Amino acid sequence: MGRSPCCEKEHTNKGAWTKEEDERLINYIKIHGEGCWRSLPKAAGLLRCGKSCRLRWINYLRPDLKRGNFTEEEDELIINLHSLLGNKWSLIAARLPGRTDNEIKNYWNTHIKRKLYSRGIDPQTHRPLNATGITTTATVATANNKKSKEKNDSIILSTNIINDNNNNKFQLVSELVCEDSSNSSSGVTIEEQTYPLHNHQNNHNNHHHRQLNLDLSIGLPSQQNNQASSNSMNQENNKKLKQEQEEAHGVFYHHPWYGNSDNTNNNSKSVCLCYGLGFQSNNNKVCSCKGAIVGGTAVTTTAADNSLYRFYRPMNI
DNA sequence: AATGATATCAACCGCTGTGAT
DNA sequence: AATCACAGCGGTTGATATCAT
Repeated sequence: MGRSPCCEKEHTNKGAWTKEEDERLINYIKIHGEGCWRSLPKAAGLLRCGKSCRLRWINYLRPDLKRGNFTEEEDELIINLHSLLGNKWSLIAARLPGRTDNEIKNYWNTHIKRKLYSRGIDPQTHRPLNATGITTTATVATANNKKSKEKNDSIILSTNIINDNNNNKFQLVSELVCEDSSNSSSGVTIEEQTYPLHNHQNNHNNHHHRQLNLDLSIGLPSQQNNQASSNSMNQENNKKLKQEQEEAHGVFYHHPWYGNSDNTNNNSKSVCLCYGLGFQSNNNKVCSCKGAIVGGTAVTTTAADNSLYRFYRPMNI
């Protein structure tokens, strides 16, 4: 039953890699390519487990790695991507050519956190630190969401709160305004506006606006070589980023490309709240945004424009 | 120069989703 | 269908480097 073990742990080396081990790994991958990490150590004559080989290659030996300090542009891009994706380092790294998730994670913890604090911004929430006076914490026990059951989450008091049909509360975290250029060749610009906690209409001092120009800074790894000369990011990439945002945060926004068959009001756009709450496993039904129906869990809101995306975070007050 | 404090980052650990058996 | 290893990920650790006294 099952597979045989990948390696005998008592016969593997640990700790820092020697120059000879590095050379063996590089030579092997040059000839045979990446992958099949399970069998690689033995085939390459290394007394390491496959996991260790993979990590060494990806984080240190890969020839396409960019060495040296992060640039100011990379800093800002990481900050912007983190505000959208959270601690999804692999997703962030995929948009920084030559940088690894481990490297970005380390850099975040050692440099960027401090940088944001010095700017008066909370690195986790990307909100002004002086707003923490009205935040509090409590245990979140959201239905069928294993992780949420066990961890503490922030509750942020805000005027931008919606309820679903089960009286679960959601706070508006941010809005994405997508200037979709499907009718032109000028590219797509995403403007993110994060609201302050109090009065987001009047308090400009507490605002932090960010213009994230995806044309210049974000692209799929396969497109990295073309980024410098590219003036536009296609819609597929934009959709992919939004999908990743949803998966990363478990946050919810309406899908202009999905629609909602339950909606009787044609002017309304659905906001799917099922995914992050785990309702789909609770009901044994698939969420409407995946193509089927969920009873009584979707919350709708109106949006004047298909290109407006509202991000909500689950609350439990 | 010596020592302790702090910063850095490569490597490990443990978890999860997926797929092989 | 059940079991278990693999691949990949994020969090953490600890060795080393750098800085301050």
